[in-house]
Formats: sequence, structure tokens, C-alpha cells
Amino acid sequence: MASRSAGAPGKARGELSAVDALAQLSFLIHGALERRVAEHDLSIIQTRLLGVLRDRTPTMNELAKLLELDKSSITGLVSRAERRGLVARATSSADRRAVLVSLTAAGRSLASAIASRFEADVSMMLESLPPSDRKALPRLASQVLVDHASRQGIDLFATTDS
Amino acid sequence: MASRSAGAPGKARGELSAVDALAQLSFLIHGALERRVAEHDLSIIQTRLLGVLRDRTPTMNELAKLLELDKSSITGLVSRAERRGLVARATSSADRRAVLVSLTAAGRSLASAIASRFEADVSMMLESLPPSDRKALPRLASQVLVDHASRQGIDLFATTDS
DNA sequence: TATTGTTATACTCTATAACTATA
DNA sequence: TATAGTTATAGAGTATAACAATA
Repeated sequence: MASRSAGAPGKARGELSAVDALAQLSFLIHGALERRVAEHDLSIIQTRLLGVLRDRTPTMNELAKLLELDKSSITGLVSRAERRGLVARATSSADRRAVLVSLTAAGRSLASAIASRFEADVSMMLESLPPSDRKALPRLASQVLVDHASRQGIDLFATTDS
Repeated sequence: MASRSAGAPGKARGELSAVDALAQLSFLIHGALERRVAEHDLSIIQTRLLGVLRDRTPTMNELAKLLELDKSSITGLVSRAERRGLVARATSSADRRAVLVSLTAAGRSLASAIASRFEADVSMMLESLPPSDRKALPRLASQVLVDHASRQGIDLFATTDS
């Protein structure tokens, strides 16, 4: 369990189990993002919405798949963001049932501000490591991500323009 | 932004920025836990509640500090867990205002089941790495955690029995 | 008076089921 | 008929403010 206290069974003092260490790091980063975006009165899911809209203008349906939520949840999520002027709805001209969601200028600027703040937060966490380890950690993380994605038949670096 | 697509500016194809890699790994682990505990109709916060109770019997107030929630949020959280028979309330004999929260046998067994399932999930993610890296990743994660904690004046490995 | 916990209230987030409009 | 999206409804999770009981 991630939130259990440090002393895992069978581990020497001053050590976390592999799983504990990764789980706690995950909570640390997640929590840092949560606190950061809370300063802008955003939740994690609202932030993810802004994030996926930075380089897409998906339909509500596509948004539901991207965020792994039910379409009815997307309705409310987008409506609250729209009420705050962060995103805009537009009826698709190709299919008049479909609604296209895009970032407003305000939404884009907020997304950028958060991204750079958060980047600084994570960089700060890494600064305690010696320079060689500071490169190794993201490299290993990438490796796990790429392998995990490929295990699901996804190429993390697939490009549309090829 | 963590949920942005892979190609970060200024990065060669096939690479994630350091921050992106860590953020995405964090979301991967968080999501894996979320899906795992959903099988038992638990949320992340309910799971964290069970987790902190594995080696503590705190008051509501202490629980609020441990989980970084308002005490009024703890009331509902504990009540829902209590209704499911996972935790129990008991009035403190030392201070009759205080309520002590503990894990029931059912709660403890559920917490153990989840911990071992989740441990397997994370181990599986690590198995794609060569053995040396498989040790390095948790080691680096621990280092970041310990340094982060000490920066806040906390000794992650403090013991009560010394 | 101060502290512990609960209650009342309000809002976000989520899902299921029923609905409308378009295809 | 099938699909895209919204609405109605219900419940978890969260915070603020007001409250009761105990210290």
C-alpha cells in the first residue's frame, strides 16, 4: 500500500521497497500537480482536459475516450470549463450531431502557465540527485512507459505526418 | 502538461522530456492503482484510508492531517468505510471528545489483498527493464523521496522505538 | 475558552438510464 | 436503426460555517 509508513517488512531501515518507492514517488508528483493547479482553482481532471486540448480539437466522444470517462461526464466537465471561458463548443459542419471542443486563448494561456510551473516543480525534485542520476531517472521512466505502451500495441511516438 | 502528446518541443523523436517522463510514469502508476482498487469498489482515497490504518489507530483529527483533508471530509470518508464494515470507530478513553479509528478484520484483509495485487502490477511494469535498471529506478525514486522529505524537515525513517 | 467531531450546505466529479437530434 | 450529445438522477468526495460535547 502506497501510503503505509516507511518500514516495509523484510527491509532494512533507510530503505523503501521497490513498489513503495515508485508508488510514493507517484503520489508525490500527483500531489504536487494537484496543489499547483488548485492555485488556479483547477482540478486534476480539468487540467487534463486543458492538456489534451493543447494539440487537438476533438469531439465530445473523442474526449470521452481520451480521458477514459463516460460521455455524460464529459458534458459536465466541458460545461464547467466553458462557463469559466477556458474552452469553447462548436457544432461540427461535417456531422451536425457532433460537438467540437477547443481551447480559448484564456484556456491556452492558463495551460501554458501551469505546464511551466509544474515543470519547475518536478525539476526541483530532481535537483537533489547527482547529475548522472538526474538523467538516469527520466531515462528509466521513459523506458517503462514505452514498454508498457508497446505491450498494449501502442507506439508512443507514432506520428500522423509520415 | 502531463497529458500532452509525446512530441515535446526541442526533443528528438523517441524521447520524452524529463518532466514528461516522470509525470507520465506517475499517472501510469496512479491509474494502475485506481483501476486495481476499483475492482473492489474502492476509490484511491478509501484505499489510502485503509493504508494508513494498517499500522495506526489515529483519531479523526490525526487522520485529517495524515490524509491532508478537512476534518469534515474525514467524517464522511470514515462513515462510508464503516458502513461497509472496513473500519470501526471507538471513543477514546483518554479524551472522550476524540474518536479512534481502526481497521476491522475485513478491512485489514482487503488492504492486504490490494497491496499484494498492486505490488504485482508495479513489478510487472519493471520487468521490461534489464535487471540492473530494475534496481536503479526504485533506488533513484527513494532518493528523490528522502531528499524531498528532508527538505521539509521530515526524516522518512524516523522510528518511535528508539 | 479551546478543541474534537458532526451536521448542514454547496459544489465538483462520476456513472447509468432515458431522451433528443441527426445520420 | 445507430450514433452524438444532453438531461435526470444518484452517490462519492471535498470544503466552509455553524454546532454540540468535552476539556
